[in-house]
Amino acid sequence: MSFTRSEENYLKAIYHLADHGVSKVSTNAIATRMRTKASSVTDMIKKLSDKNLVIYQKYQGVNLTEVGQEVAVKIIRKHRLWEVFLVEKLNFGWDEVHDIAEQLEHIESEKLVDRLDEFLEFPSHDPHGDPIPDKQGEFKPSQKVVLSDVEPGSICFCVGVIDSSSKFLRYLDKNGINLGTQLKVVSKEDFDKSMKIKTKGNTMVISYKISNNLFVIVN
Amino acid sequence: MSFTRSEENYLKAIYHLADHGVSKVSTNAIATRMRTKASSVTDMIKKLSDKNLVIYQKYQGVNLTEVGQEVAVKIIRKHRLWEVFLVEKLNFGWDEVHDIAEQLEHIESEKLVDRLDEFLEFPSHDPHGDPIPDKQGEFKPSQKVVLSDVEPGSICFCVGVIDSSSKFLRYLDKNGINLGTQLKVVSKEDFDKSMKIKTKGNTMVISYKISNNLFVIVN
DNA sequence: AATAATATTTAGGCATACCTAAAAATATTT
DNA sequence: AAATATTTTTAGGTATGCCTAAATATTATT
Ligand SMILES: [Mn+2]
Ligand SMILES: [Mn+2]
Ligand SMILES: [Mn+2]
Ligand SMILES: [Mn+2]
Repeated sequence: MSFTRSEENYLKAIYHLADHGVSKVSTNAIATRMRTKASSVTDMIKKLSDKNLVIYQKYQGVNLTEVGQEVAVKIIRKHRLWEVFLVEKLNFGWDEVHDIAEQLEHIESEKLVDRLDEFLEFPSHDPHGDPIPDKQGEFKPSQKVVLSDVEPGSICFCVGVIDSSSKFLRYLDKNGINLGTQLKVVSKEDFDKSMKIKTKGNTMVISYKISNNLFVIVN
Repeated sequence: MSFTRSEENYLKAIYHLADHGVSKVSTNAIATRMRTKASSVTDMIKKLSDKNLVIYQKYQGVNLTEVGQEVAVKIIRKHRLWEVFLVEKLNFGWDEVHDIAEQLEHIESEKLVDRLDEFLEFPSHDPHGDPIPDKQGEFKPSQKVVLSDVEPGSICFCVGVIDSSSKFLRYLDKNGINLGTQLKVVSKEDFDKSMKIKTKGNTMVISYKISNNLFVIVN
């Protein structure tokens, strides 16, 4: 079984939206995530349903089948392994690798994936702290934590945001916090959970609303 | 400027068929090489012509323009760099890498290509002895030579054939010569240019017709 | 130079993967 | 429970990249 690039991208999107297959994924949610129109999603969903990759009832959204899930996990494995390769071997910044991995994840060759995995010494997580499924599709837990959970004294670096509104992103930018920025948690205020952090050459206090919207990996 | 996978494959095929842009490439030649139909080639040729990548006169075949040539060379550069990566870093046999490189050559990212080049320490030739154009598109001479030109005493290994008829391939197979086979040239007979060669555990005499149809790289 | 053979193009279709606009179903207000 | 708003599907259309069959141009043969 082999799938088109588009089919693979849909399966991956549905996988990410499904959050462990609990709830059904709506047409609109997929359309938004993939930056296409709902009608295009309906078209593709029908095709995926015919191929038994999703379970679909008109107007009720979709869920991945077992097979659909396996396909999605394989793509994610490839995506994250290539990200590790780009960062570890080719010295890319880990904020530059996503778009390239988005292409590389569709290269078809099981042997290539396995050899790459070996070459990279079987990494458990990608540069963004996300777990890399092994050949059997098993995941380790994520390495990402929310900054508000980090203990004072710890050094960590920023790998992602929860709220990705441009307001929040502008706030971060203004304060010199970017993906990749290293931070030291100096102290936490019990009363309002505000946090004193130290970046390269700058110390500042951030509110809980901020620290609770930032993903970091603790060093 | 960015091109579809199909456009890129056509440009590469025309480049290889054009042999330094001397003669015009016929529709049928392209169709055969790409395993499609002549009518499909005509369709694509028109599109490439509209984009000024080829010069086309109805019924007269095509040639690449300067721009078309540049695009083709970039694809070839990527193809061959990835082949080196697969063989040198991932321990693929150099007879297994072509199909994977055929996919990888279409990954779009100039930075990726340059970093890969650097990571591989700027290789001048791919595993098949074919030269890898540098960033400026300049080629070194090929490393491939015809076996019949190899001096007695030299050790070389087989990287390709000129005549690829199944008759010839069956002959080679029967005599234990495959892509990758290492050979030592024991002696050459002046009279009929026949050659005594030694493979791993086998010594045999081959005619000039054979040795003149085998590409090798001398060690 | 006419005829036959071959090569190439055109015409008309098909599948994929998108799109817009309209219709239908579902969800939310009142 | 209606009315309204939102979501989803359907209908019909476009571009790409293929295909077969038929028409046309070029080349080789007589
Ligand atoms: Mn993708
Ligand atoms: Mn990642
Ligand atoms: Mn290709
Ligand atoms: Mn090669």
